[in-house]
Amino acid sequence: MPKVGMEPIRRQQLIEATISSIGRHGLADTTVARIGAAAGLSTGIIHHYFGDKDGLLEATLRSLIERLRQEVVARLRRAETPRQRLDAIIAGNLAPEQFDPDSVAGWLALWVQSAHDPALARLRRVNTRRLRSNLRHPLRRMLPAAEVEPAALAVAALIDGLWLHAALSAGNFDLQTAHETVNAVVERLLLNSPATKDPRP
Amino acid sequence: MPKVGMEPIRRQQLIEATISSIGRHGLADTTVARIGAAAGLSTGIIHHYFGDKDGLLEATLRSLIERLRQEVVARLRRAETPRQRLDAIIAGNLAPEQFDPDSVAGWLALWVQSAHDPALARLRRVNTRRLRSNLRHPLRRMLPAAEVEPAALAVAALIDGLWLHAALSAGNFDLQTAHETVNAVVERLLLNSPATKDPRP
Amino acid sequence: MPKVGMEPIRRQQLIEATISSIGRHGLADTTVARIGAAAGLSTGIIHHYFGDKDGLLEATLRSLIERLRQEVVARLRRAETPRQRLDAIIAGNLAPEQFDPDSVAGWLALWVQSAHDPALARLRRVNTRRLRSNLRHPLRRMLPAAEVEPAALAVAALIDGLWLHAALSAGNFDLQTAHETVNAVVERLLLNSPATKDPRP
Amino acid sequence: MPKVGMEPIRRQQLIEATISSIGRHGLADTTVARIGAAAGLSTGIIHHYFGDKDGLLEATLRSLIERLRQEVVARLRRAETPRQRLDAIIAGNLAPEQFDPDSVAGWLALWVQSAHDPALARLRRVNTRRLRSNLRHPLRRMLPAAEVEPAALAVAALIDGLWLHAALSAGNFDLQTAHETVNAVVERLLLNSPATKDPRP
DNA sequence: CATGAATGAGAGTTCATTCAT
DNA sequence: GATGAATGAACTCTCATTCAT
Repeated sequence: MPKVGMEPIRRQQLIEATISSIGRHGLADTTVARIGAAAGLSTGIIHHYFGDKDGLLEATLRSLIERLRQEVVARLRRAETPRQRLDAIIAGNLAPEQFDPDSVAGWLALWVQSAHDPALARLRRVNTRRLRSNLRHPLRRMLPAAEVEPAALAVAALIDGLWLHAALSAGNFDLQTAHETVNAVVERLLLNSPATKDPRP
Repeated sequence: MPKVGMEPIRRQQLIEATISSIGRHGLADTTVARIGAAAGLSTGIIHHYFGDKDGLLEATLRSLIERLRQEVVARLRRAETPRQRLDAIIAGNLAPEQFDPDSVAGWLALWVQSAHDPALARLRRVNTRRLRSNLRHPLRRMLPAAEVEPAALAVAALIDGLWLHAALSAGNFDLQTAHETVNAVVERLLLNSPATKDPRP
Repeated sequence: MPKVGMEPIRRQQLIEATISSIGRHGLADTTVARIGAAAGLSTGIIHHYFGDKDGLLEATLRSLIERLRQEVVARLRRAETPRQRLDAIIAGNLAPEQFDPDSVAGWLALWVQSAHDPALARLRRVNTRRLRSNLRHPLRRMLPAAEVEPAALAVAALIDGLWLHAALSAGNFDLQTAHETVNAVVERLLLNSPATKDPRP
Repeated sequence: MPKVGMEPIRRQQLIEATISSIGRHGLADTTVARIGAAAGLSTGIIHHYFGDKDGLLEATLRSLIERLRQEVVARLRRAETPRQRLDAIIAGNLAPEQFDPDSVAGWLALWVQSAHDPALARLRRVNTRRLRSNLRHPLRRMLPAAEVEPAALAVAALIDGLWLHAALSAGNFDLQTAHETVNAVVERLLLNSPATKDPRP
């Protein structure tokens, strides 16, 4: 019965089961037994593939981050002007896939947990830096140097904030409004600046 | 050691200890033993006053919500125009006391936990409704009817978002920038509207 | 507010509350808090009057035994012949007061507990000996010497057995049948013996 | 140490350890730690196999009842006449194996506990009904209809009563006398009835 | 005389982890 | 590769007991 090359399949199964369990029961009630059951596997296999529970949680957050990165990268590839690149980053972060309830619950729970877990904190820091860096790049070509950093912070905070809201409003969250709210801030930031060259009418 | 009339004092001590423990170790590692030790009391007394651990967590969230309410109410009392009332709500929610690291950690952890705990969910719902209702009141006098609800949502989301950001940036969070970010959105919303009567020059 | 001479009243209140609690919740769930509440008194007072919980349980068993003794003594006073004395003992042990549900539960729980508690065991032993001795006395005048001891044992066992049955049949227990069952054995024992002189027709 | 197919073995071990602990320390002082130690197993395994302590106690009573049933069934198989069937039931209930001190202590403790525990009460009720029904069957062929029910009750009560006595006399209990006491009642019941057809001379 | 605040040992239970199979 | 039996540490909660008032 043992098969070769099961590793990537099993790892993915277990990560999905973890996200699902966090979404359904919360991180506090996400036990290895529960994850195993959700994946249709035994508890022992988790330690075989991830060493311990923390390893699985870390891999889960890494997976969530990677999915987000893919969303942004795909959009950035199709962007040409700075304004389009800025939009690509915002749209990637607010992509519908990022707001699937289980994923949001997973993100949030692990995000909060990262405040007290070095391994998760490292992942979060890398992700935060990448978002900030991604935002600064187009903003540098649209705003005076002194305004770049605060603008990047504002947009990043807004995106994080909308996640929090989505996570806690249990589904009845309007992505359209979210998008417009971010755009309102962006427009305001760019309009105030003489360097702004909005590629959109 | 037993004394009379200790109940309010002990309850407060234990709530403070809970907030402190969540701030220091996270909710997952906040045990009744840890809370008791932080309060300089035994574990048994927690059950004496709060029934069980969940009762204490609920009382803790209730206490955090009450503090926030006080901040807002105090500022609302000094506000006269709708614009000032709107500012009072925003300023109350972004008051420095609300951004003390332990309190933010407590808020966030219990907020997230509320997704899977009915008692906490009830408290969160009441608080969310109050914030939204508080915001709608002055906005109704400054915006066309159709724009009131989206505006209230946007400002509420922004406030929640800035908390999340503060919670995870471990202290180096610029409250000034937060305030300005919210104001940028508010100004934008009001400027766009013909009904706006900003009492400030 | 302190009054003198409260001791016998308080002791009696607490013993009644103990019997009531054992009847309602069982010995395992009879806590000092529960007893105190049932008596309308605080937990501390129990230790004031009985030293500790075991002291109260011991006093409770002593009280139950004393009530039984009174029932028997009262009937023995009115008995004249050996056969009447034998009947008095049986009737006293099977008196309706002895089959009040709470009392039966108390008896049984403490009886069982006595197997592992020296203080209760002592009380039980004294009571068992008294019953056996009471029975032997009239039997000695009605049976040959060699048959006295086995007869006393049989009747004693039967009485104990009927208690057990009453304790577990939750009220729908026929005292009349119990009485007749014991009499059937007694009659048999006496009929078989040439020494029998039944004073009743 | 983990092995496959251990479930029935472990369950039996833990049930034996429970009976032994009740016999040695009483139900009140029978903790899962004590049971685990007596079985040479950890406390965790109890919850693995029985869910919780109550589950183990229920399984223990079920096991005691089953053993009794086996004793009776084995004897009934060898019985031919109604009188022999009646004897088989009595003898099965008074079999020496049923009077091993630990078993008697277990029976009694769980019997008493059943007054306040629905799961145990259910088991006790089933057992009581079976004994009563078993007794009625042969009695119907030996007594007039109206006497069957009282006779069944009397014999059942007597059997229960002798258990109680055995449980509390700490080993020095005369099984022979017990048997004769029951027989005395049975003989009396049958002799008094004109319908009696005792197949024995 | 009486209270009930406070303690802390010990109970049942959960759970990540290990490991023989 | 995969299982699940088994462990034991850590958790929440209960409770008899003490003691200042």
